[in-house]
Amino acid sequence: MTEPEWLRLDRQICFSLHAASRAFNGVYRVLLRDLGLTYPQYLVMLVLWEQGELPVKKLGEQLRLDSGTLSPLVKRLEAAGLVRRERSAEDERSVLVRLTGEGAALRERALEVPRRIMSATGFDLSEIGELRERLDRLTAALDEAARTEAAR
Amino acid sequence: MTEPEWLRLDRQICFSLHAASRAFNGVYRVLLRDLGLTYPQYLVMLVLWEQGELPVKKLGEQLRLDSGTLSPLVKRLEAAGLVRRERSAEDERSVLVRLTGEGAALRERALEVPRRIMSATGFDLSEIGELRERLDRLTAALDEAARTEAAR
DNA sequence: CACAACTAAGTTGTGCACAACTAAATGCCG
DNA sequence: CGGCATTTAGTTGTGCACAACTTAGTTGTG
Repeated sequence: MTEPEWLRLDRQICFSLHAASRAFNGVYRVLLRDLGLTYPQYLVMLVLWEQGELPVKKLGEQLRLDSGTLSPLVKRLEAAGLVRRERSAEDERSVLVRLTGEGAALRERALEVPRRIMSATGFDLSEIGELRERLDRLTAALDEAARTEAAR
Repeated sequence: MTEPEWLRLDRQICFSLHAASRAFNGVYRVLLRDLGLTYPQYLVMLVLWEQGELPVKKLGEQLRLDSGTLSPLVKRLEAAGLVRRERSAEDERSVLVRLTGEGAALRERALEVPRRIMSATGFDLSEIGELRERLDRLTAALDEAARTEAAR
């Protein structure tokens, strides 16, 4: 393979992933508009609906987001009345994020979102699972590469 | 499948794609630091290296980005001395983006990027191709869904 | 020809991602 | 016990994505 072909291939790969990510984001944006949530805010709410009260740190671990992203995002959720933030009593460095009644109630309205997304993809369950598996493998490999690369 | 399971599944799918996209971005960020480019700037340069002078409109079509994103991005590339922008003579609404000598020369240094990315993924050519095919199919379906959804 | 509809680029404002940094609380070790 | 490293949030600054809007140029139609 010649070098220009590598560049062309790279363009195709980067672009595909970049475009898929933004297309996904776009569909969620439309569906979530009614709920008053952005896509990253929805991700945070999904974690909270599933696991209840969590410190910002744990949220960040699960979503691979740092405090620079989460702090303002959670503040916006608080301003929207969906969560409350309070310093942990045991460890005062930690801030616990917990759902308000309103935040918990929003879950009911969110229940239809996944099914509509699934139908938007046109994929069936097994295809979704396969794609997910591949993406996770990719992410793990890339994270590893970024670590070793950064260390050089 | 019960409704909470749908939410949990949704969390997994969203998260996988979101994380993969950011992981990819992260690896490129590291590799592109030496070239002084961000990932979206690299995408623009790839298109220009391949196709030469283009109006902003065409760039946007190929990268699915609008002028709100491209205008400042291209200005930053111009400030970095990699491209020049000039009004088209035939159609004065249009702005042509063309590589400078420096911008064209940067291509040489970019040639090693794709191979390093490929090795970072740990995927071989056929796996990459398969993933790309699946992502493109997903993107097309999602774009279509967003369009019909938005029209409601 | 005149003027309305359309098109290309740019601007503004909001939110996310991330690097680099700060502040405060905690933990550990000599 | 005292002081220093570590941990947790938060802040600041840069850049991208996108919606909504503006401006200027072009096109089509009566």
